[in-house]
Amino acid sequence: MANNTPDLNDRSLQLLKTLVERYISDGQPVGSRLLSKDSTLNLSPATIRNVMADLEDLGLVHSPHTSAGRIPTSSGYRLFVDSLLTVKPLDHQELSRLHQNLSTKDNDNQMIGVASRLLAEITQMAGIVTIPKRELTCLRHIEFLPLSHQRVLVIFVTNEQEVHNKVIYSEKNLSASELQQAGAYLNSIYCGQSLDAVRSAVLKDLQEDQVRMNQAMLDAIKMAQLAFESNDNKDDYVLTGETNLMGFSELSSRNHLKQIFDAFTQKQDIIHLLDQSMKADGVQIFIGEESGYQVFEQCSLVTSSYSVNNEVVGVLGVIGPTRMAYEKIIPFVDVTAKLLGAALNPKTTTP
Amino acid sequence: MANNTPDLNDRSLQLLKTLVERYISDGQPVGSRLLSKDSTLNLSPATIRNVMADLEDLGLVHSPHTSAGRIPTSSGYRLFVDSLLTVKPLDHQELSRLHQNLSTKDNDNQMIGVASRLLAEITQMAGIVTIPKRELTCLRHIEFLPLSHQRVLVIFVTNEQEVHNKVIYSEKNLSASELQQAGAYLNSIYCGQSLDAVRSAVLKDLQEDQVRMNQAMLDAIKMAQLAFESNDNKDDYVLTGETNLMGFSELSSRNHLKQIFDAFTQKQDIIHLLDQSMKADGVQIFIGEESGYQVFEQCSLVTSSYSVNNEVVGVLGVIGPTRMAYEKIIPFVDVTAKLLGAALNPKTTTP
DNA sequence: AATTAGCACTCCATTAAGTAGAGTGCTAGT
DNA sequence: ACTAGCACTCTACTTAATGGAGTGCTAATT
Repeated sequence: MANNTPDLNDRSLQLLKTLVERYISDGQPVGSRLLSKDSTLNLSPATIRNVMADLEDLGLVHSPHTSAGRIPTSSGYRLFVDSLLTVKPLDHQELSRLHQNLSTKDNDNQMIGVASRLLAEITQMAGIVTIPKRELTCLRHIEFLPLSHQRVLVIFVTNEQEVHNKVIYSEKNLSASELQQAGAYLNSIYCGQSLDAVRSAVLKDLQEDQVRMNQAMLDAIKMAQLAFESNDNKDDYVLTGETNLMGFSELSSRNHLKQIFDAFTQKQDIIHLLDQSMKADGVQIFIGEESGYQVFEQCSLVTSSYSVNNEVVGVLGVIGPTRMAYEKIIPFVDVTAKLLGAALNPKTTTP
Repeated sequence: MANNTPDLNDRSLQLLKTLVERYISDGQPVGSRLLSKDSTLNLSPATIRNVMADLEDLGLVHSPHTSAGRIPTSSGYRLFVDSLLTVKPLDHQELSRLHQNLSTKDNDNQMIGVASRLLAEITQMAGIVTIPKRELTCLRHIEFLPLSHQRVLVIFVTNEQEVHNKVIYSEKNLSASELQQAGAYLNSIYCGQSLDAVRSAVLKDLQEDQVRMNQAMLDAIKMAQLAFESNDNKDDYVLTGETNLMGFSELSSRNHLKQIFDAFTQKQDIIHLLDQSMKADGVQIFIGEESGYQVFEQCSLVTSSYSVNNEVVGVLGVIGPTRMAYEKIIPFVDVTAKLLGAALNPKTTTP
């Protein structure tokens, strides 16, 4: 639609803005008298009531009952964050805390945890950070160990110090020393490449170069294929501060809270939601029912993808009630994403 | 004290038993009239009131207010589970479900998860299983990889397929091939032994046999010491079904629930509690404040240690409100512990 | 001496009614 | 176009009334 804000003049927008700000800070429906005093425009409550009626017709605010003030609807919040919001610069203390905690180039996995905790603690809501995508990681070492019955334990190390392991079923019954040789061979040819590079190289080698290889090499490469084939996208995230959500009266009904927590343990819905932010660059916001999940009708999700080497590798954000301090949360999530991206060890450089 | 049940004749005990049973099933304070009808002894409500007054003096029951019935105190529950309880045999369906899910000799870690989920689902409370103690595990393979600045990544495999990793700081700057040799050497002498055996062997070797070893061997053993030294008892557990606890009205107050969930993420208190059960054999029960933690004042914890090869390696159990169906939960936890112990792969056998 | 019936009493839970406050919508006046 | 004023609505809170459940005590019964 070309113009979805038909009769919205500056004044109405200004009023909507103060209304939302007021509601966010107080949590109480905002009445016309209060709004009249709060706004810089000198208007009488009566006039404001007229404006409110218009805003209500447009579905931007709504009244819980006849004699209560107005509260923003999801569309109201949406308009607010899209066009009215004046973002607050980050608190100095918080900023330095972020810098301090997200600068030490430590273990990547620890870093993810730290980021999640920071998000949760500073916002006093739930913090979430996805594990960085593995495709962009660099293979450092691979090794096979025999288990019983042709099962083989694959261990491989990526980046600085991330260890992955997986059980595969090999075609042949290979001895420990044969497996060791296979590992050594694979290390010699694939080490230092990114995982997806390895994957495609393996495929290519299998298709084209079989003639040039001896049997042992072939076995090794077949095993490599097995090891890396399943797009083992064990999508996962680190969630902290869930319990902070118990403090919000808007997510009150016991049952509702249970549903939210169940969604956290199910993971799939959350993952799906986060995946959407993966595509976009910068901060993205889901307000209330916008998420598409009934469980999160009363929640908002502020996310940002984070990148390493200009390549989006994951998403991070906070989950809280729709009534949250967007003007602070948005820049905060933004900065955290950037700092985390910078703090994570670059992946595709060969040592 | 020699006799802590002074005026407790059979009749009082019988009444206490029916009272507790009734309260467990109904969740309502039990009055004298109801108790009179419920018990097999044919007594009038008035008589029962007298008995109740006695039980109250002994601190076994208590009345929430003047005109309510009685509910058991923690001591009441304690006496009940210790001497009055008639355990129910396990439901057939549940039993077969347990057998089915805990028989496949799969990955140990998966098994732990399955056990935890079973505990939670069948009891409709929270299920908890500690990760088996590592001391009793058998070293299968060890390997070192160089990182930057004398940091070394240690990877070691225990049992069938459990991979552990850890970063240590070596004294010397060793090359990749030196590290590889060290790994090979350690594998040759320690492989197949249990971890604590390795630990003590390392210590002994360092103290006594230095003369007989060359420098490379010494380096290797020093690294082994670093790798295994910290009694890296990363005590941990798998907790599932926490959200089930949200259903219980007795754990109502929002704040209270938050504290419980926080305790779950803190982990340390829980670990400490579980550790106590580690010492005892068989089922152990903490009722209400007996746990010693204020958070769990309204909760009971039914646990049992589980053993592999007659050696206690972990603890499992359920957490729920004090008002739980002990007569079913106790045998259920017991059986689950035994089945899990049996299902876990025996550790100390060398392949 | 143990048990029981009876009765006064206490406390809770629920309903009903009343009141004050906040805020609206509408209309008429500026 | 804005505002003052007024009737109206709805909530939140208080108070009172009622019924029910259960107790503790006392006196009667076995």
